[in-house]
Amino acid sequence: MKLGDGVEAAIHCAATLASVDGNSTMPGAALAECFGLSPSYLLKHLNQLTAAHILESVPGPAGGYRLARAAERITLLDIVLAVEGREPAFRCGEIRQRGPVKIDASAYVKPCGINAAMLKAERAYRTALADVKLSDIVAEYAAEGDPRSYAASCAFVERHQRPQKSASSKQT
Amino acid sequence: MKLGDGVEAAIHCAATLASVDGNSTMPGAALAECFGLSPSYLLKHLNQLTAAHILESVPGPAGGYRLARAAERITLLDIVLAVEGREPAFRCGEIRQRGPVKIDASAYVKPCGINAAMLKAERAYRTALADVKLSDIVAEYAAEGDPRSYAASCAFVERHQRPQKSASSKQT
DNA sequence: GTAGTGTTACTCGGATAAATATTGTCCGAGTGACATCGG
DNA sequence: CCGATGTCACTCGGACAATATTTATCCGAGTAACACTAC
Repeated sequence: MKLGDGVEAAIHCAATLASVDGNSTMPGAALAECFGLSPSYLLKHLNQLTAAHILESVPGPAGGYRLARAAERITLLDIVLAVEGREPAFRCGEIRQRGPVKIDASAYVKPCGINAAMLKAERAYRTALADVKLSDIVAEYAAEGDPRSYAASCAFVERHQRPQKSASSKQT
Repeated sequence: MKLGDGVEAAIHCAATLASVDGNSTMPGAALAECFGLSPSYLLKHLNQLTAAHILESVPGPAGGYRLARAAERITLLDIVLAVEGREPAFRCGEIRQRGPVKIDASAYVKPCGINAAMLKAERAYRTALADVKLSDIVAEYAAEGDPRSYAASCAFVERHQRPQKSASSKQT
C-alpha cells in the first residue's frame, strides 16, 4: 500500500506544464530543476506519461514536453495509472484453491468474495481520482495558493518555456 | 500502487479463524497448509495481525491463533492497515518548495492541493473497506460460495482446531 | 491410586539471508538551430 | 545580399547499476501437555 514517489513528481510536472502557452514546450531538465529532482530520473516518469499519451515530447533544440490535450481532459487517475500501472493493487492469487481443501474446478467459478470487496474499494478510489481534473488542481492553486508562490511558478515557466516554430505567437 | 501479497493471506486466514468454535485456536502451520503457503512466512503476517490486536496467540502445545474479538467487529480495513501499515499510500514530499521557486515558509502554510486530492481519494478507499466486516465475508462465502468448498473448509477447521482447557466445550 | 516433578514436544516470536521491485545514473540516437560557404 | 549545406549543441529515449523493500527462511524463547517417579 505504498505509492511510488514518482506520482507526486508526475502530477506536479503536469500541473506546471498546464501553464505553458499554446503549444510551447518545456524541457525536462527545467522541470527537474523546478522541483529539485534528478533530471535523469524524472525523464523516466515523463516518458511514462508520454507513453500514456498524456504528454507530448518534442526532440531537438528548443524541444521539451507539452500536454497532449487540454488540462480539462486530464484527470489525476490518468496520471496515477500511467505512472503506477493500470492493473489493480489487489490481485487475487486464488490461494483458496491452492491447499488440500481444493475440491474441483467447478467449485470456483464464482469469483472470490474477498477479491470482489477489495476491487470494489479500489473502484471507489479510482472514481475519486477521476473526479479531479488537472485544471482543477491548477485553478485551486491559482485561487487558494499563496500569490507569491503562484507568481514565482509562473515566472519560472515563462523563463523556461520554448515556443515552437509552428506557433503563431513568435515574439522577440 | 501494488498491494502486498500478504494481505490476501491475512484476510483468508482471518476468515478461516472466524469459523473456529468459541475460544479454540488453530495453529499457524495448519493455516499455511490450508492455503499452500510457507508456514514460516505466514507467521510474519499473523504476527502483524496479533500486534494490531486483531488476533490472539496462545503459545505452547495445543496453542495457535484465534480472533481477538467477534467477526462482526473486524473490518477489512483493520486487516489491510495491520498488514500494509497505517500511513497513507501517498505521502506529500513537499517537492513544490524544494526547487528555486521556493519563496518563504509562510507561503506554504496551506496544504498542497494535490496532497488533499490524493488523501481524499484514499479516504474513499478506506471507507469502502471499513464497510465490509469479516462476518460479511464469511456469510457471503457460506451463502454464495460452492457448498462443497464450504463444507471442505469447515471440515478442515474442525480437524485442526484445538480446544483450550479454559473452554467448556471439552469433548473426547 | 494420586500428587508432584522432570522431560519433551509443540507453539509463537524475532533475527537473519535471498529475491524482487524501485530508484537513480549514464550514454547513445535523433533533430532542429546555427554558422559557414558558395552563388 | 540570399540560399544551400555541413556542423553542432541540445533534446529525449532506452539500457545499465545501486539501493530499498518485500519475500522467504531459520533458529531460539516460552509454555503446557505428557510420562515418570515417589508417596
